[in-house]
Amino acid sequence: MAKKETRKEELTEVRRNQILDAAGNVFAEKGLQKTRMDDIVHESGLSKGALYWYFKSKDDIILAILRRIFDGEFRMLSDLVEAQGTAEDRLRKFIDLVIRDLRSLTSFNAITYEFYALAFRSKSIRKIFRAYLEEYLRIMQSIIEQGIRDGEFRDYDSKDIAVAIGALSEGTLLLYAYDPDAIDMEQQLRSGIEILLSGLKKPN
Amino acid sequence: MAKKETRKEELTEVRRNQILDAAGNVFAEKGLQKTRMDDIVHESGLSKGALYWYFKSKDDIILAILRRIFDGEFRMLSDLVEAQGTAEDRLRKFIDLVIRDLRSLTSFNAITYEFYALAFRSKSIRKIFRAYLEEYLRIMQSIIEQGIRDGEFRDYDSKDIAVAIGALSEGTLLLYAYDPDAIDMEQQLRSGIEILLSGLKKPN
DNA sequence: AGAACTAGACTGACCAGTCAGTCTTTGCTA
DNA sequence: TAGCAAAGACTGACTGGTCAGTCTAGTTCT
Repeated sequence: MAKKETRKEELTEVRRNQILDAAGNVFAEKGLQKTRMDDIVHESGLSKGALYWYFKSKDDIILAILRRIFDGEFRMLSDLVEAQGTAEDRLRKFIDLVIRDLRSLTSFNAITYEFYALAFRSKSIRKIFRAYLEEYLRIMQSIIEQGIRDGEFRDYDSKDIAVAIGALSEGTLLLYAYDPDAIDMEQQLRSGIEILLSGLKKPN
Repeated sequence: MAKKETRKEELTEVRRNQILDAAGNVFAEKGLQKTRMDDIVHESGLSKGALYWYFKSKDDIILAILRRIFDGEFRMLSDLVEAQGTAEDRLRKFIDLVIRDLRSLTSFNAITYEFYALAFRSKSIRKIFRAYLEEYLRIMQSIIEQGIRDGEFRDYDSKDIAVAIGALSEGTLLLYAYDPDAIDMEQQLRSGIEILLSGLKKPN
């Protein structure tokens, strides 16, 4: 009995992933807007009926994809929590994590801003973004505060710094997105954090 | 003869502006995607035929609106060129200009990311964005170089700094856009530039 | 048997853009 | 300068294509 349930749940899981993988590919290639349900049907190797058996709408699929992406982002944040060392080390570590993360998401670069645009129209998407921002700020502020407490950093407002670092990362990604030839994203992220750090650190 | 031509051209100008104003309002309210041509027709007080007399498509209208917005942005950059003072003063002035500019564009906040998303699908939109980025970098780098030359700033790479400042501004706007309650944009822009400046300036 | 699932043809709302025709202004001719 | 034709400006009902989502008739598994 339990076994049957498990097998059923497993299949459900497999099918949902199969659909989300397919949708991810097609979205990354054509954009959210231009992707037709039939494209996802085709790419997934299933039928339209099956798609609507597992997801109730296109928006539902988009939301599930976004949740998947943000699962990765939250995992990145928890890696940051676990990172050891001085506050300075941990901020550099954050940039390393961002770079690693962006590399794994390159295919989604082109639809990032479609997601942002959707956030303005969809409460549930906005909720995900805000939860992430909140968690990010919480963790980053605690790192900054560690640095201030240990006498490493000047006594700036920790939220200001946390927002600045987040803005720097997001902004670099944005500039890179619209002109990848003009912007070397990795190098730029690293030099950006160095400049911030040299303003942040206490002169000694 | 010349007069006749002038009157005709004036009418064209008036009508195109009438349509763009209407489109701007409706776009700001409903988003680019959700706005119907009939909405613009209604808001403008003209007919559908008239719209298509002056613009060849919805995309054409969107492009014209974007050009209008970027005209303002380029004007902001030329104000920056004319700003006097030390490099430090001029960087603060840049932030003031950004703030002023954003205030005048608040109604477009919600569609900014629709424009970004479009830039991935439209070559002409991408071209506008890139031209702006290029001009921004040119001007910002010249300010940074002034600061380095005058012994005000440390000898960082001027492009790195210019990109970092641009990223900081864009990124702050992005974070603000998705959670205006969590982010005080103006204060954040100002404190962001102060941190960068303190890393940028030569000690003592 | 019947629940879970699949197939894909079909429906209907939607909407950018068109078009055939009307009104208005201008330029020209007798 | 009245009268007229052509060009230019404008109208809105209509079209044609698109596409998310539905439905019915199955099939497979237990």
